[in-house]
Amino acid sequence: MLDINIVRQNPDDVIAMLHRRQMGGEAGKVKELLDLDRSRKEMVQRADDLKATRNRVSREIADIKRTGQGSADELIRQMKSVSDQISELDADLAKLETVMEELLLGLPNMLHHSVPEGRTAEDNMLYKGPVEFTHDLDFPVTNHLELGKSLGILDFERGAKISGAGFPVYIGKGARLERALINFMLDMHTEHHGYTEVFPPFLVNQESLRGTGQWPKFADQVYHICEDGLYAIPTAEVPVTNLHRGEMLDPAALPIAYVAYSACFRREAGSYGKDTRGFLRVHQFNKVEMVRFTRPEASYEALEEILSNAEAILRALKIPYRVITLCGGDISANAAKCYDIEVWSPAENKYLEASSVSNFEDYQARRSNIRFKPDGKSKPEFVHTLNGSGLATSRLMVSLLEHYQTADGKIVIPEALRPYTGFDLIG
RNA sequence: GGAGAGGUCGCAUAGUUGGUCUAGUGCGCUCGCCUGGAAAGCGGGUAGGGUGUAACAGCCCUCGAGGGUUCGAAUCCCUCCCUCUCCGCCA
Repeated sequence: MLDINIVRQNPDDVIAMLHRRQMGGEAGKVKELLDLDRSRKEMVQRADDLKATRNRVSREIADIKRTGQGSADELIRQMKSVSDQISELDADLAKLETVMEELLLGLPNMLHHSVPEGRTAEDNMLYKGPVEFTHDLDFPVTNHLELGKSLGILDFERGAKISGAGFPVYIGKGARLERALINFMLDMHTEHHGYTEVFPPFLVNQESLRGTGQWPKFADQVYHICEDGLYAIPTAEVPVTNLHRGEMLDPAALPIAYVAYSACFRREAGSYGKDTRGFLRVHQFNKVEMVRFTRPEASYEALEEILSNAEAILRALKIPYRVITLCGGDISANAAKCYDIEVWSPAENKYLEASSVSNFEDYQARRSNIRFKPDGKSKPEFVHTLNGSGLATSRLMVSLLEHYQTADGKIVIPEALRPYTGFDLIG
């Protein structure tokens, strides 16, 4: 959520941001918000004055009742009318504030000045790489689906039987490989990158979704357990960022860095027919997610660190990748700046997004009310929140299987992973 | 799932026949006095949001959350959330 003060003081900046995001059509919301804001102030003023009167006179009535001197009937009669006016004003005010809140929640985050201009994914800028590693693939490559099937380590058909399309099953060495990847990544981030491990709930309430910005905008992409009012998390970002929702953080504790494994659930409504093969788009996948809470002035340095933490995994596994900076038209509404890490798929002959590393600045912190007091006594400030996948195993698995395949259809396990798999070859 | 108890300003507590509660007290923290220095003692301060102001002040809201009754609610009523105890079921 944007600070209403930014809208008040720099409405033109907000409108410029909407244009950079290819959302110029939303510009009218800014003026609407300003108008509502003015009436709100005026109404608050009137309501507060009436409340002050009521409080003062109520004390007079109390005095009269206590001392038994005189009658309070006339005052009570007057206050009855005042109270009615207050109720009416408060009700109007509540309605108006709901509208303002919805408008404000609907506005995307301000963009960092370094975010490239552009309309679509075509306009994203290469930031790092491509980083290549030598693999001998001087034979016709097989795609991950066929490899998984022929080796008996992935079963999409049975997954479809027991749950539906897009729920892969890992079997035997495939299951072990998946677990090895997760453990390897968690160990790397906790032992070498300074993160504290968190194992979060996979079901959250609506307030948590709202806090990180998945609600209400992406409501249709989240699995909902109606009976209990719970939602399956689309990413560990949701429970982990919400760990500190509504808290005043100890400034000495900043920056806070968490890493969490979670299964991730996404309905992917409306995206059928696009990159749906095998692991390219699934409803449930595994991801290790890094989340940081920082002081505002430290967040862009932290963004680069998270990026390099994620890169370290790919470097250790020797998987080719590149990093791109998302342009204004492609970046998500919550983020002020975002890098995508893409891994190379030899069979698809293209890069696949395996990680998204974002700085939300105070956008999520304001929604979820996560603050700290800079020097212990001044006004509280919102922290900056960031996160980055490190990484999602589904796309990583695609790239790993395809890169490490042999001419006779086996998979060589990357050296760094062998302590975790306990074997060095599948097939 | 059933029965009961409870959620108060960092912590602990007072406050439940509605009105000196604009929430008292203790601890903690902090500032000052005192001291050669410290302890003790004494005195002051000790949340967040809104509005307002040049900045203060002032005013409004918040006693788990949200409604309701009332001129007036920490206090009465309703709904929900959470914690604890007991019972049942259970990985």
